[in-house]
Amino acid sequence: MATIDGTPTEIDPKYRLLGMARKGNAFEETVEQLLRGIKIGIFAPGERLPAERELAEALGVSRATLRDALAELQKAQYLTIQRGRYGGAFVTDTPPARSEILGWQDHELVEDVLAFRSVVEPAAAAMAADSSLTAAQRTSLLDALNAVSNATPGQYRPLDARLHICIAELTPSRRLAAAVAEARAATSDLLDRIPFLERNIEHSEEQHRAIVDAILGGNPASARTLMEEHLAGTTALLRGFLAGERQTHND
Amino acid sequence: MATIDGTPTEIDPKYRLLGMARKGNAFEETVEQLLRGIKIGIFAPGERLPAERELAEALGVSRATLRDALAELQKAQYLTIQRGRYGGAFVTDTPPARSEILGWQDHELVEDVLAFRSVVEPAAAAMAADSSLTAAQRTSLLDALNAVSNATPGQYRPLDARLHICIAELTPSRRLAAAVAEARAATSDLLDRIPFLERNIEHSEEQHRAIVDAILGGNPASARTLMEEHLAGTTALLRGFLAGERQTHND
DNA sequence: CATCAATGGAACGTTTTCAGTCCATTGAAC
DNA sequence: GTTCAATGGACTGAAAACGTTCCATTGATG
Repeated sequence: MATIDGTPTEIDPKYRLLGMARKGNAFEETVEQLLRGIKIGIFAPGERLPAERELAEALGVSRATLRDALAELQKAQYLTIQRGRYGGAFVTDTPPARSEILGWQDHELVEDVLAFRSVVEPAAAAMAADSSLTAAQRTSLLDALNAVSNATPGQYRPLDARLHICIAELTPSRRLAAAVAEARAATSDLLDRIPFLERNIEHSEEQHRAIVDAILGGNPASARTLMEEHLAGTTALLRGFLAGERQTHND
Repeated sequence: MATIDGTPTEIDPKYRLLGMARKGNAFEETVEQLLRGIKIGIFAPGERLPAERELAEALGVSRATLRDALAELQKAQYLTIQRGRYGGAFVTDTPPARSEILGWQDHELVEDVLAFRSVVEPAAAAMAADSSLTAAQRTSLLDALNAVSNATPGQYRPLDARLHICIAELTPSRRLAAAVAEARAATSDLLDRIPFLERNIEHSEEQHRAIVDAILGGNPASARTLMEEHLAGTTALLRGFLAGERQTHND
């Protein structure tokens, strides 16, 4: 961007890690956050979002701006909004899928996400297994497991993400949980861009159950290993698609 | 916050992972980012910041807002600003230290940061050692090592952070690098809040050199182990101070 | 059927932020 | 010592975002 007449105003890669203080206007950022919340399963399919006044405060944004964002998501059919008491914004049961196709030039991005996942997710599983859990934590974990078990194909991805994030939240580190959420969101974005059908849901189901057992049983080592194996499936899927694309491409 | 008359407007912890779309106004966020950049060593002691026009664009903020932030940091003696060509904003050689003391009630925060560090930093070191590095990457790594070796005590922390982040940037995952930067910033914040003098700099120096050797030598396993041992020092320091505090406290 | 509390909907004046423009200062290069 | 290009400094009008207030709608409750 901002390339004027052959005079590239490129940002020094040295300052990339500084991160933007503002990634866009308040409206765009709010849409982004909400969308992320939906994809990650923080707002599960069919669930009601918090009231506008609360949500606006939670997002650090004015209600007017939030309302614009909500309207946008309604227009895009991610939400349906109902008025009156007991009304609110509800997550669509089967949200629209993006059709943007993953190209070979995204190789870097894919490797980024896969590497990041492979670091934070197994570590989170192991750390969760190493923690002493409260009864509430155990039930929330099992609830998340059941939810993803009973999910329809259209609802699977966010509920899957929710389970993984739930595991990370059993950890004494909020930052680690946030990192897993980030990894999940990024993975979901990649998966959205692959034309393949979701397969192996039954297999994932077994793996999920094994991971949860290891965590509840307090077995960090096997929780880590099981999580690594669980991730391997998606890793192969993404790498495989990318490799296939690369062959097709002529430069 | 926002507790009115016994009616707590607490945010449901369930929505914490959503993260705020806006953490404050543009001015505040800009000050925060710049401060972070200084503490992390992205802007090393004595170094010149990018020109206002560039920096503003990099931060996604208007030049006016950026200038307000810079003026604030100058007032707080983090920066000195000079006009004219070859002028600019320079990082103070010995920035002011915060005096806020770390108390026993921050136990959660400390465990959060320590756990997060212990996950991302050794993983980054191992992954860096596993990568095939370009000549430029090798020299930048050695440069960072030399810089921290020659640092005065006042400049040590940011240059230390810079080395660790440099290691993480050898990794194929930008997200992992960002995570290490986050961990480093959080650690630095904690360290700012304990009254102990920095000790063991010589010992750290040896460890740094060993880690860099392992990375350049392509030995992931020992890079990971060495990094874990390196982190252990600070971990003990922070935990130890916290334990000492707890005994002193009467509730 | 009437009430009512919780919610979304809409309008308004204020503050913040932005983009653009021009000025002021400095030190290197010649 | 003159020139000049890169930089910080300052101003202005427009746009965005905010905080607040009041209105409209709904369905559970009695």
